[in-house]
Amino acid sequence: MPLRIYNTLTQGKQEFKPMKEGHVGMYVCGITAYDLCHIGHARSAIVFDTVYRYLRAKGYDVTFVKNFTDIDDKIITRANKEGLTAGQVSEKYIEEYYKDMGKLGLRKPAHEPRATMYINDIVGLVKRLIEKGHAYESNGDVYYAVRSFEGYGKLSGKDIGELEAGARVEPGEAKKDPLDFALWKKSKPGEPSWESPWGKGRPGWHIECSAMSTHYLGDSFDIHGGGMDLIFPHHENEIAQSEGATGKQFVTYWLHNGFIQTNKEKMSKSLGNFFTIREILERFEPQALRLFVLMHHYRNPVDFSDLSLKEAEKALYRGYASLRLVQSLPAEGKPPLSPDKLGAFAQKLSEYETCFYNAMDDDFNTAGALSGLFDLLRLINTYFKDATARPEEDAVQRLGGFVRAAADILGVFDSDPRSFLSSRREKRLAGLGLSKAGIEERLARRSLLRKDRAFKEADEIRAGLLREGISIMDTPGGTVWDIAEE
RNA sequence: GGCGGCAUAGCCAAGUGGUAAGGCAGCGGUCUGCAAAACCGUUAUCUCCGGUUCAAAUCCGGAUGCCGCCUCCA
Repeated sequence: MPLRIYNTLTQGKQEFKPMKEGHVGMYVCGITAYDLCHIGHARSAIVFDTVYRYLRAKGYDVTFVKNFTDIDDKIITRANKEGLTAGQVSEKYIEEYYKDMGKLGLRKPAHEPRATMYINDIVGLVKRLIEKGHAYESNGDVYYAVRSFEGYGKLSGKDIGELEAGARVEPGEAKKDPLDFALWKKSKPGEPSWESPWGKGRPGWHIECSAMSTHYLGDSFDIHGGGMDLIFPHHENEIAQSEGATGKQFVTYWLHNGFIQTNKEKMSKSLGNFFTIREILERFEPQALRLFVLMHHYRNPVDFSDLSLKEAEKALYRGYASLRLVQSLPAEGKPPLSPDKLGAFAQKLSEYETCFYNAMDDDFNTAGALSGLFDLLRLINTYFKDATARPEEDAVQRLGGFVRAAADILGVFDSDPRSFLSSRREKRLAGLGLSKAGIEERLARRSLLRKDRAFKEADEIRAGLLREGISIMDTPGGTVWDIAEE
């Protein structure tokens, strides 16, 4: 089945056809480095990481570029507040970005360019736009003449006439038209600046992405992504800049992820209703956050809450418990599955595998894909809970292959099940202030009581452990315990 | 005001023409000394009104509610 992608530009799903057979050029707008990342940034990062992973899984050679904006008003403001230089601020928050995002299992893009390292490209592009009559210099600033670009508004569905009413002019700006936007800003005293034909200044926000994407991917490339809010004006302006300069179509497919909300409101700095990735990862597994994101379609808004993250975490643990069953094959003391049953298992496996890939091919429908994966996890429990099979068995091999492939695409369920579960258990145990030896001592006592059929006392021990956050299970192979889910 | 999106079970959430995936929770059952876990079963006329169609959650028109963008924002 061919991959179909929803394209903001055409407002519909289209079959994906890269410009160059087998190769994909993909650019995603990264962060402006002036503060810690919140989970909205995490969603965007996870979504496009998954897109990247899936394209690679489809066999494409993907050149993935994701930028950092390291010069901008907000950075300068922050620098003044903290008594640092703009460079120090962006450097600091890029480091923090890596600390937080590094835990989310993001595949490293081929290039992660920073705006200030591409000033030459930017100046060159601005010069070209002036030459082509799309931009003009005005008192040390350079503006893009929006009305000179015929297709302006085609991405965001906006009409120039209607935009005019809302356009603003900052004090001190010398635009010929209120719609025009800055390509190059003359620097004020004390601000970071670079030499240019128009005097000392710094790039406007939109121009950097045009310059850096073209630097690595050429005048035209396949995929450009970012958050919904970047559609206008950021991406609209990028199109005007790049297509104005080259006369060629800039990007074929525009992808935009929906927002994280809390209480049905957009999560944002200005509303103060945001959670940083850091805060969330103190309380939840990184893979639970990933799963939470992937359980929703990337274009829909998602309401964030502790409850929904807890649900994702439970599903994650349950899944790993199933995978641990497979990992333990062949399991001693369990009867082998008959060839018939293995055959039935393999058939179901194929069904779920198809479901998974069909969903992914349909505009990266990870929520649909996960339903196939969860079906499979249940199937594993059904067949392997009380039976075993040799790992070299064909069905088991295929199972392993599919689980690895799916985990590689989604970035969840890709840890070693046994060590994932035990390390999580130890972490939580420490949090509860309990020791393994203490628990096992109490369980040993309980076992003796049970042997004597002193169930009342045995049950008291069990109830006591549960109050402290430990649940236990009596199995034929003995009593096992685990952290009780809330 | 302009543009766009969303409304599916107790909660979360896929599904864009052929009578509703999955997750979490609940209930009944199997298992268990009792539990737990796991499995099986069960829980929805898809916001409302009209239209097109043999057939609509799915297409069209309208209503209501919610949200986003139009200003920095993933």
